[in-house]
Amino acid sequence: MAKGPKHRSGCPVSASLEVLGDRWSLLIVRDLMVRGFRRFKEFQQSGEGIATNILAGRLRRLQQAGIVTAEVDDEDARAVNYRLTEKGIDLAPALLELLIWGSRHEYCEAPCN
Amino acid sequence: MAKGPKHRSGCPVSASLEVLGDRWSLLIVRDLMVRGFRRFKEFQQSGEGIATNILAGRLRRLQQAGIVTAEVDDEDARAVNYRLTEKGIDLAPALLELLIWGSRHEYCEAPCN
DNA sequence: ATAGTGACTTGCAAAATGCAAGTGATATCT
DNA sequence: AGATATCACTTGCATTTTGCAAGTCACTAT
Repeated sequence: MAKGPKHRSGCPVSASLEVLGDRWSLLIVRDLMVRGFRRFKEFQQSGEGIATNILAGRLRRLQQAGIVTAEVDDEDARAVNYRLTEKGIDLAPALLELLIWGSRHEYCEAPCN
Repeated sequence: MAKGPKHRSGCPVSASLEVLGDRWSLLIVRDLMVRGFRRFKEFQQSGEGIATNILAGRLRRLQQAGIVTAEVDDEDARAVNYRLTEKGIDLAPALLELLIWGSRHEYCEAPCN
């Protein structure tokens, strides 16, 4: 089998965006990280308005990327617990910087500073 | 006219992703910031493979968001010079953190540390 | 005057997204 | 035990976005 290049370009930023560069992935990571979400339904009802098929797809892609794990719950065999891996937790600084930027420049209820 | 909410959710991360949450926008900012790109054609030929219609759309959206400015060149009336605003420059930390994360976890030519 | 060049726009096929409804495997209630 | 509810999805379909090739238009160079 021919082995294609692993990434579209040699830049780590580009490599990051291949998996995280969309409207939802980083919001899912944020909810796992700061809001403590574990369940499918929590994301679904989080108010951001993600469709269930998209949510399922993103959770799967994040798993494949090694950012998230999914385990069946001990006490309820229907339920799945999603968690961040180390790799996922390592997104904290990037998420924080996006938060800071958004706070300063985008999300201004009151007049911007 | 009815005034809708300014943002889809009250979270600054979400607000940031409304304009930056796609495959290309942050790469354009990166190229303006670290590679010093100024011209349409430079982005087009940068090797990432962005289509010209998408590039035009992203540059327009980044302008509308106040992240980028576009000015006709002094010496060549055909040419447009794109530049980052302060707001755009303020994305440096977020970009850097994505770079760090990508370097550590995604872009590993050699075995990962 | 003619031939480029830079920055787009247009047309169209393919892929991704959004929405509503449905499915299947548990779990809970009566 | 049987009916009902819950959780985590999947499916079908319309809409939107993306990607690719080609074309346009203003301006510049020869």
